[in-house]
Amino acid sequence: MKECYRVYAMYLKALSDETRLKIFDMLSNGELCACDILEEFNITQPTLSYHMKILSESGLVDSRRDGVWMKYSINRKSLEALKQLFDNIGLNMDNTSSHLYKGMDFC
Amino acid sequence: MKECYRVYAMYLKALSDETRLKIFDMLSNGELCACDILEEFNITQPTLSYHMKILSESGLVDSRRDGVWMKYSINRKSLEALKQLFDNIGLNMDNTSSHLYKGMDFC
DNA sequence: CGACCATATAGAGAGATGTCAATGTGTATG
DNA sequence: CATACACATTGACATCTCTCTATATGGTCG
Repeated sequence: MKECYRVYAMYLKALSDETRLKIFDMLSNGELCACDILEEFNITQPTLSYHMKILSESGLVDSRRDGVWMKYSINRKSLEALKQLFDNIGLNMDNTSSHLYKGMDFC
Repeated sequence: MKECYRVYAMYLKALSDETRLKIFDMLSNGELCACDILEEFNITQPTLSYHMKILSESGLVDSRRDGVWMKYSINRKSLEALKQLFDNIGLNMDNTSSHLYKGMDFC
């Protein structure tokens, strides 16, 4: 666990919006273009673009151009990091080991 | 996976603040009173109370009175639900199975 | 090149969020 | 009861967030 709380908080903030959480889940089934995602929601295209920017800049989602389309996909490393965050919190509960927050003063 | 995105988004919003994420991690080592938590942060007592209310009302954290003190602890069920959320997203990626968002129209 | 399509950006506005100082509430204790 | 302690609530404020309309950008195709 080398990361700081700040990065995890950023991930969680990116997913704390219901629309973005749904998008993240949709992407778990594979790459999608913005137009595909837009069809699932009652939001305007600029609003979707705003959400995709937040997901991309957080590092949770990767993006690439494919001609006219922007293709989005989940960044596996960040998903793994999120899993580990909650797994480690669970471990603390079972083992009564040291807190994550100790030894993180450099953050 | 019977829960709705709205509940998960609420959990994640509660943890999307760096202070609250640290508190949640601190609680993974066992029950703490507000005064113990307050010592770890440079915030006022009302601000901590505000954060604890958000964590409690989200269902992530349980609270009980012990004389003058309020004791806080992690709600294990909600932690398990969070773990499953990300585990299932990971499964989708591997199995190319159905999306979580399908069949959730009742939400 | 010109028209068109998909997406991004800018600007504005309503509402949510995080923080504090001041004050209220509830519990123990002399 | 009076005091003190731990915590909650209120009200105010600055900032952030989400959404839209309008407009810009960038790639494709006739």
